Amino acid sequence: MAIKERKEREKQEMRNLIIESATQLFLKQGYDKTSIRSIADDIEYSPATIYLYFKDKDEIFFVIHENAFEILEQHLRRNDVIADPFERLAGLGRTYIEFGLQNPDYYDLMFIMRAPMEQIKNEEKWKSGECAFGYLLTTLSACLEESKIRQGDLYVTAIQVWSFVHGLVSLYVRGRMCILMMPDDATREILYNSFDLFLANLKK
Amino acid sequence: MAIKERKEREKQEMRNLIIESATQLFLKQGYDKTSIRSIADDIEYSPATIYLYFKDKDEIFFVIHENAFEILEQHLRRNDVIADPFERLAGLGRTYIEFGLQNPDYYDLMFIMRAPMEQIKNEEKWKSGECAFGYLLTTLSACLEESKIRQGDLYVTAIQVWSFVHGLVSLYVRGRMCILMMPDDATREILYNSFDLFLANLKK
DNA sequence: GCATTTACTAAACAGTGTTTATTATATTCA
DNA sequence: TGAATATAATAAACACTGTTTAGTAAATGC
Repeated sequence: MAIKERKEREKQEMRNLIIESATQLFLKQGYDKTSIRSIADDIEYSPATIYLYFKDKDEIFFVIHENAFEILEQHLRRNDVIADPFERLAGLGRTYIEFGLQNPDYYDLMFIMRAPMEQIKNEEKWKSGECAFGYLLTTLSACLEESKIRQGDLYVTAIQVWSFVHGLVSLYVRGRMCILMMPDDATREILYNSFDLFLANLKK
Repeated sequence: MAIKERKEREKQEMRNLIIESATQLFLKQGYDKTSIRSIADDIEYSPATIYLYFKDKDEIFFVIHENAFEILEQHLRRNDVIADPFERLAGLGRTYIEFGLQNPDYYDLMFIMRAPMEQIKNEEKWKSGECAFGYLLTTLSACLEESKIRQGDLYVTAIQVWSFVHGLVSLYVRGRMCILMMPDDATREILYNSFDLFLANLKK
């Protein structure tokens, strides 16, 4: 009965096809313009077919959201080679900001948009988020143990770091940094300077 | 020719009626469910009439966005009585966070959603945002002058403070704080503790 | 009192996410 | 192999959305 397995494989391939098309359209045109109909058009199937492979639009974008987390994690992992935990923390932060600035649509989906979080409510847990947050917790824990940063509750410190870098990136990607009335590259400069200052204040 | 003035007054009254209805629906049901048709239904006019008073949906929500800034400013102004600039800064931050937590929909419109910012592109300047940011700049300037906080560039420091409090609030209102796996009030506790720690690190 | 401007709306347009009933194909079993 | 069943795909519809157009009724100007 290899037919069942082939069918399962074909089903997965179709899911991949849909996700690949949706991802491409999403990165090119954004969330709103990536309609079920436009995906169907792209893969040359009818819109109704997509609903045989995904419950709704949210489920499609939840998968894209998870793929984006895998990409971020690949970037973050490059800091594993840094021995000093404080420098590793600095690396993680800069990597996070850089990822956000260079992949604003992915960042949006991961940390700003409501759509993928609706899916989490059903799944109870935000696995992707917890994994990335885990990196931060581990690094901060090492920093505290080696007294590289000011003493304080681990979770409070973690939220502090995350909130700060998220604030920088999200104000930027959602157009609020226009308040500085500076060209784009100067605004980015301020972003990184601001992060450096933050690190300096955190250091022991 | 008092007729012209009456007409102008009536036009403004109609605009107010639309904004009041839209605001009420927005705070009750959120942005997406506040459709032009639902507003029209509420004020007992046809949907097309709304377009005689507003260019599009964005323009309506831009006005609501501006009204929200006025409310925030009223809250922020209560800190004017605090003489010590550092304590005033602390007050401003806490007021900002509190406003965000208690008015998540307004906060969304002011600092997260793209809709009202489309309007700013046409108007060139984000007046509401600049006004609120001005409060922060003035207070920080006083802090620096009296050496209440670590020395540093005014704008870099301002972005640092704003990004941090925005990060806290926006991660919360967009459901990412679920990562802490804590009840809502405990999460809020962490938020405020995190802000206190931030202030302590900033203090000279 | 008549012409003109203003205020309003019904209906349509072009989209959206999603569901249902139907058809064509593939698989199973006698 | 041939009939019965299960699967895959779709056309069409449903209930929405923001927005525009053409036409009507009332208020205003002369």
